[in-house]
Amino acid sequence: MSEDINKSLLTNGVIETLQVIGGKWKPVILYILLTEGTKRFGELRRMMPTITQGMLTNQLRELERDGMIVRRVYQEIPPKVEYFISDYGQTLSTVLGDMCGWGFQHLEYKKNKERQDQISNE
Amino acid sequence: MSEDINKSLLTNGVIETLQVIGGKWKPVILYILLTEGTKRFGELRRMMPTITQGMLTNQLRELERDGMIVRRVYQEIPPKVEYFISDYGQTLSTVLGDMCGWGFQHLEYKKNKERQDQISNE
DNA sequence: CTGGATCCAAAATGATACTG
DNA sequence: CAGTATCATTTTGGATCCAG
Repeated sequence: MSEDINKSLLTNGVIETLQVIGGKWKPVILYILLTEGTKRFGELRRMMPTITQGMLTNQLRELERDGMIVRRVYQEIPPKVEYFISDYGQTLSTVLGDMCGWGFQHLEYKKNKERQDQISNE
Repeated sequence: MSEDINKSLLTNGVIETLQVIGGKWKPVILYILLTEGTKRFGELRRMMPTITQGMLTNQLRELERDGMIVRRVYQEIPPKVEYFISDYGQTLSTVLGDMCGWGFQHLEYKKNKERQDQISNE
């Protein structure tokens, strides 16, 4: 056992998940599409004021390539493109929900620790 | 609603989690310590053949700073240092378990898709 | 044995200008 | 409107050498 931990299925599972939802913007995009449904490119951009167009395009393409979201193009002038979570992408909701929960608890934990550190410095 | 999605608690939760368990090696380290218990520095290094000493030290320090693992130093010559999951770090096991599960399913999904793609090319 | 310090390479992200 | 293309910057990871 444990002679080559990198080949462990469990470990690979976490890393695989990280490759799909990791990155600075993917969780945000997934969260928006999961909670608010279909969005157009411009809507997403306005909801993430600090992302650049290039990055948004990039992250959306990767999520689409991995099968998490669907890109629907309307052949119109001016162009119109919509994005929404695929059926398969819905399976992420549990994982993302758990990560949300843990992260939120952790933020509380950190706040409390800071407070205690301040008190012990007085 | 949704005027500044970055401030959303849910979104922040995922990102916070990613900051603690993200990175190329942290999931592996956490997995080892969660499943096999206490390990010495050298043991961890041998179990991750491709990690460098510097990176291992680095990742362990960050996990310690975030309160996920405990570093126990024995004042001996030669030095001996042990690492193990903290009580607080145990709370990660659910999240990591879910990520493992999803990632593993996803690997299967990808394998099946590849097979189908090959068939349709014949 | 553990791991600090330094330098270097690669990858992720960001800014800006341009296009059908 | 929804991108593409290019270049700059930042972050992350890796290699190597040194030390208690």
